[in-house]
This record gives sequence, C-alpha cells and structure tokens, in this order.
Amino acid sequence: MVRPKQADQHPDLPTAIKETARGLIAENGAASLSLRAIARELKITAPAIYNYFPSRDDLVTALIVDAYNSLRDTLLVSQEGDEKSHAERIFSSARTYRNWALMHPEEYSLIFGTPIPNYHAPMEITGPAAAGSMSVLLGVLDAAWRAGALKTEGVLDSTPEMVQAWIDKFSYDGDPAVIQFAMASWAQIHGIVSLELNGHYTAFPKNVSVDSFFEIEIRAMLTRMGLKG
Amino acid sequence: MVRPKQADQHPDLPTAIKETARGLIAENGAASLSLRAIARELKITAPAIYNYFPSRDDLVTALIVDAYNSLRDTLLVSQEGDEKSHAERIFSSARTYRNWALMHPEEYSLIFGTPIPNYHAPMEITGPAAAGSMSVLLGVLDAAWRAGALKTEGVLDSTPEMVQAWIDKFSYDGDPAVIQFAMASWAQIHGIVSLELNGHYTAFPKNVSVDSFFEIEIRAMLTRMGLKG
DNA sequence: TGTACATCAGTGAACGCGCGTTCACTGATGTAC
DNA sequence: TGTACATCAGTGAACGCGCGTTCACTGATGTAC
Repeated sequence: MVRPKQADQHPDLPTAIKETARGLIAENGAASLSLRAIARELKITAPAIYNYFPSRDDLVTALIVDAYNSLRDTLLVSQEGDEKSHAERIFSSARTYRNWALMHPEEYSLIFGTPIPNYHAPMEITGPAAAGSMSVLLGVLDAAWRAGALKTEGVLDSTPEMVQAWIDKFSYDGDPAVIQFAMASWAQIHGIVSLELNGHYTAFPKNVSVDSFFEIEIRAMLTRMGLKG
Repeated sequence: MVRPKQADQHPDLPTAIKETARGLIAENGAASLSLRAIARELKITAPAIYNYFPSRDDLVTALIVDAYNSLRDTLLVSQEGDEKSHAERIFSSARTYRNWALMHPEEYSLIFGTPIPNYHAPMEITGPAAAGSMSVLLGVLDAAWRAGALKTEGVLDSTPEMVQAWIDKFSYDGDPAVIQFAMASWAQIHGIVSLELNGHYTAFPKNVSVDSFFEIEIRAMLTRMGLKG
C-alpha cells in the first residue's frame, strides 16, 4: 500500500494553511495561533509550512493583508448599483462593514483587535492594505460631498490636528469636515462592532440582536451629515 | 551576612504582583502575561505567587476587577461638583473615560480588548464589576433625562431588542431612548479610544493628537441629545 | 531575659507541555534521453 | 517504452526555550512559657 503524497490531500497547501489558521484564530484567538497547531489540523508536520511562509510572522502578515483585502472587496461590491442614492450607499457601506466583521470575527480581530504579542506588523506591507480598505469608506463620503449631498457648514471651527494629518498624508483636497465625518463614522461603527464581538453588549441571556440598535445609530449618523436615511 | 527576607523588599506582595503584572501587560500585551515573568521582575520565584493567587487565571480576574473599579472610581470623582450643568457632567464623563483609557491602556485592553487566550472570565465576578462602571455612565444620562434636559422624542420608533434587554436586566424605568443614547455614546467613545490605542488613527508621523477630534465628537453627541455643549 | 516551638512566606528542583525553527533525509514525481 | 537522474514537497528528530503548577524544604519571625 502506497501512502498518498500529502500534496494530494491539500492541492493548494498555502491556502489551506491560511484557512486553517483563520479557523484556529476563530476558536482560540489570534494571540495563541501556532504553526504546530495548524500542522496538526492539516495532518502535516510543522516544518512543511516553511515551504510557503518563511516564518510565523510572515504567515500572520499574509493573514492581515488578506483580511484588509477581503474587507475592501466586500465594501466595493456593496457599492455597486448606479441607482443608489448617496444616503443608500453610505448606509449599505456601514451595514456591509458590520456584516463582514460579524461573518469574519477572526479577521476583524486580527486587523482591529489587540495586537498579537511579539508580532510586529511590517508597516510597508500592512499600511497600504489598511489604506486600501479605509479609502473605500472615505470614497463614499467624498462622493456624496462632491455631489453636494453633505451638510458640512458649522461642523468644524478649525481643523483638528488628526484630521489635518490625514489630509496631508493622502493629499485630500476636499472639505476637512468630510474627513471628520469619515473618522467619526468609522469610530462609531467600529465601536459598536467591537463591543458586540467581544461580548460587552450581549452579556445578557445571549442571542440578543444588535441589528436595530445599529440601524438607528447609522440613521443618526446620516442625519448629522445632513442626509436623510 | 544575613539575606533579608523577601517580604521586606515587597511589604505588600499581592499589590506588587498586580502592579508588576500591569507593567508587563503594558509592555507586551495581556495575552503574553506570565507568572514567571512577574516573578523574575520582582526577584522572587514563581511559586511564591501561589501564596496570594491560586492560579494565573485568578490573578487575571483580580486585574480585571481592579480595572473596572479603577474606571468606576475615576468616573465618580469626575462627576463631583454640584455647580456643573448636565451637559458639563456628560462632557466630563466622556473626557474622563478617554483619559483613563489613555493613562491605563493595559487595563483598558484587559477589559475591552481581545480576550486572553485560554482565559475564561468568571462572569459572576467580572459581571458586577463591569456593571458597576457602566452604571456610572448611564447614571449621568439618566439624571439629565430626569431633569428634563434630554430630547428623546422621535429617537426611537420602537425599542431595539438590545435596548429592551438592558431595560429588563437592570429594571430600568426611564425612557428607552436614554439607554439608546447611553449605548451609542459608549460605542462612540470606545470606538475612538480603541482605534487610538491600537494605533489605527496615529499611524502617521506619530504623536498626532486626537484631542480636538474627540472634543468635536462629544459635542456632536450632546447636540444629538438636545443639549448644547 | 532566655529558650523551645509553631507558623508560614518564599525557595529550588522537578514535572510535562507546546512552541518556533534547523537540519539532513526520503521518496514520489516529472524530465531527458 | 524503458531507464537514469534531478527536483523538491514533506518528514522526523532534534535544539533550546518558557510556561503553569506541584512539592518537600528552609529559615526568619513571633509566641508561649
């Protein structure tokens, strides 16, 4: 009896490694991810992983980049459809962001959660990936503003330091208030999603839906921007 | 030469253990906290810790309870002063919450960050501690509402499931919109603080202040509640 | 004041474990002739 | 079609490490007489 080559069981091993890693992170958290656990799960030996990822940190970096790209792609798809109003587009981006996080909690915690101990993300790789997904969110607001759909008067007395930093970094030539809105909306959505994912909202009987609470908050967000949801 | 007893070097060893633990969490993250590292730092041996904490998990639980209590106490102090208006009280609670988080990032990540792998918080201990600090925040809003300072008309068509769960759990007899406001404000503040602490806002030249961005958001929050900041 | 003794905080060795990473290797596969 | 050989993905043993926890112990301190 000839034992089949392992490759036969995992035609695309690098992908299988990453998928298994995501599964393990979902179970035990990103901090306790280990190459040996991945290998055990895949029924290969740990050194085999080194054929595809030079070290554990490189695997983690690949997972982070994948996560940012997945979020970005999901957001882009949600914006398709020319018939949508600006309010609808913003609304659907917000919903999509939350839904993506709820469906991929392990990836959300990987990019927005507490950093993994002893892992230092190489900014020249994760930076652009992060900017890619964030720029989609900003893009929706910017488009709405350029179409004159956003009320920005009186939002800012002067430009906050952080908003200015963003403007400088990305050479943004629109209204600073759009950046303020973008960062505020992001914080609001992230705040809800983060509390939700870590069980701070639902320490109740369990299975309490956050959906309608979230919808109301997004509507309030749109109202603040001068849009009707 | 008689070697002094270790107890002489650490008159209050349980406290010293917790302080050292907080220091190590600040350095390397809560996920990598180890009894041996604490002992090393204190120049004692690891088993000595077992005289005060029956296991690593019990130490972590103590740290979490301490964190919640510290946050609660800090919030309570910030509310003192009868001369303050409701808007001022809410504003100062928000500021205090953020400042506490910035001054104690290790404790903030302990209670609101990604859970520590293989640690399961005993809800009967951490639950009341969490409720204690959260009820201070809710208390400020509730007081403002009872004084008629909050505009709650039209905020809720119907009561979201999660808001109702809170009302049931804490037998709240006020306006459900107050709970909606409380949870929304908490999410907004937590969102900003969380992004700030994890470096998602300040991946810039570094040292970019979030202060005025935050102030504007709190003011917007007050405006939404019908208060002028 | 002096002696015998109980207390108990902290020690040091040891346990079994899982980890990332290295290394020389094996053996199935594909290629060249 | 058949043989010799190069390739290279995956193996298995080994390394040095740090971890939580247990255990019998030591030795300074406080107490009783």
